[in-house]
Amino acid sequence: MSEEKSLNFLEEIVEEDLKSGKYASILTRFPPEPNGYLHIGHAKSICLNFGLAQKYGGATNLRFDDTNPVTEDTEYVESIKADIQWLGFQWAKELYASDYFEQLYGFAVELIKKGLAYVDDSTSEQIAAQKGTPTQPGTKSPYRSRSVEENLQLFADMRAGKYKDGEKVLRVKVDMSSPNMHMRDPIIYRIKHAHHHRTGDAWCIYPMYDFAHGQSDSIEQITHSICTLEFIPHRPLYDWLIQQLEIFPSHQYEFARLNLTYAITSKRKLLQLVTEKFVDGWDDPRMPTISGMRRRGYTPEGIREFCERIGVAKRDNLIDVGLLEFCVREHLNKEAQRRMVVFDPLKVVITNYEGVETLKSEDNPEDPNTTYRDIPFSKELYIEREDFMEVAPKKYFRLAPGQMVRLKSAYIIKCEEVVKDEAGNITEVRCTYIPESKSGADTSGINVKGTLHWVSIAHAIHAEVRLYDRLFKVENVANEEGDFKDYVNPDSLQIVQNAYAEPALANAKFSDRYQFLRKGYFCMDKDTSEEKMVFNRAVTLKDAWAKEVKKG
RNA sequence: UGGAUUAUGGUGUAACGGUAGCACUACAGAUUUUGGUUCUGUCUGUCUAGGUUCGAAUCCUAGUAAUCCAACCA
Repeated sequence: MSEEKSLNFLEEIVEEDLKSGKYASILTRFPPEPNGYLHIGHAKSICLNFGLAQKYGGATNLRFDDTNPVTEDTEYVESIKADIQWLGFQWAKELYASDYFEQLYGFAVELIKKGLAYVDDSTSEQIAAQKGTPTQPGTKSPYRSRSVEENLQLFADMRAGKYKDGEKVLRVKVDMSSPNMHMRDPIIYRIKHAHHHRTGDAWCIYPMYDFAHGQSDSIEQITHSICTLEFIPHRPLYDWLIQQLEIFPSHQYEFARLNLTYAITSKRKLLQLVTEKFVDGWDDPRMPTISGMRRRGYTPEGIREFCERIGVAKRDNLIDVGLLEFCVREHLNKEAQRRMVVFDPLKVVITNYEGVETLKSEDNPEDPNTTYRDIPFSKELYIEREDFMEVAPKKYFRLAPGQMVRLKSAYIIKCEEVVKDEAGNITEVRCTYIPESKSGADTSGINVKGTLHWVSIAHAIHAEVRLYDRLFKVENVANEEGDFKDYVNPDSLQIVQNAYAEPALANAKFSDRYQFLRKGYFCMDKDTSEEKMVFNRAVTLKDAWAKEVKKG
């Protein structure tokens, strides 16, 4: 009866594992390294890991992969937790790979005892040389045949701090001639005399990713350890270590990471944009970070819908940022309060109108139970400068000499006269209004094609409005030659210092979403102060006229 | 150049040997007091060449292309 939604390959695996009784319930994990802020690519992973567990009645752990003290920081831990919760997910346990340092050390000792790990005194250059190349097998380290006793002692000495950084490493004994480079005796422990954000100075040796991640999965009894494609070559090592240690067999599955047009999803590169001041910080509204998107006015619902729609598969992809914008609009259209704000004012004088009256306008026409707000109407108004043309093309149905338009929720007006200064600039448009055309009580029988937003000059309040465009000039940044920073869009931020808003906007709240009629979706920025309101444009409205103009 | 992974409209993603579907985009139209929303319709696709089969996007073989792998990063 119901249209069965097709499953992605991970859902198929989970359903099969549940059906076969391999697992009674599933446990996934989201494993960020706290060395940067989360971005839209992480959002995909979060939705996948938490979503899968949610769908199949399992749970998800948040585990910080904090095995490299020199790049990690609690600032990042806090931002990551905030971002996940803002997206609408809650982890079962908050865990840290560093919680397992003692246990991991024990695993390493066990491998040594089994003759499967050895302390290597080679330099990093020597080890790199021993690795060989993808087409040539590696060679064995001269330290590979040390006795178990000697290895045990040396490893204990490493932990005790008897050696300097880089002097020794612990390597696992796998296969130097494997076609898989990761199996050529990978390093599993290195010496770093560095302060760790959680363990402080308790350790001077730290496990490598390959020896921390899979073992942490196993300790937590993660059933489905989901990561991105570049970890495929690590899977044999992941399985090998679990097998040798005879611990809980977690399994790793890989999906294709998200790539977005006109954006980058590399923590390293995003960090560069921040430190080199191309943007204003990790939460700059132009950034594809979760905190940036939040500040810009994207909603969790919109982002989650996006992650749902892009799907999950194993082939490389480049997703049109337009889809993200579509999802954000779709949600905001239902949520946003409508307000009128003029960015680039043109004065309109209604010559046959006197006094002031209060009109009502719906807060949200999409809401069947919409509330209404008051809007003052008077003789002198501002409309958008681009909503008037002295010489109008055929399909232009905004204001022009002799032409009529409706002022939203108010009256139909007719342009009678254009006033210019000595330089020929239009300074004012003089109109008459049709008294019988009042919104909601229109008996004029006149039909106009255009409806404009407007504000009463005497009642207008002031606000700063920030308009954002894509951060990069090119669609596929990764495919371009040279430095990615050469492709940063210099016009990605446009500030309207003094926009004129209807008075109702004075009551704006940080939590509220707004649609500035015909302008886009906006939210209040944290830079708002007593003196100045600041709004960010999350996304524009679709603009059929702009498209028409572009076509010529 | 060894290994691994992937290949379906412009972009994503389904079809699990039996009618190539859905979404976004684009285009055309209807409705509209937002050139928004909503609604209707249209265009465009199985990497190539062989093979198996009554029947292949799907299975096999050989190509081709893209991505990843030689950090004491994750």
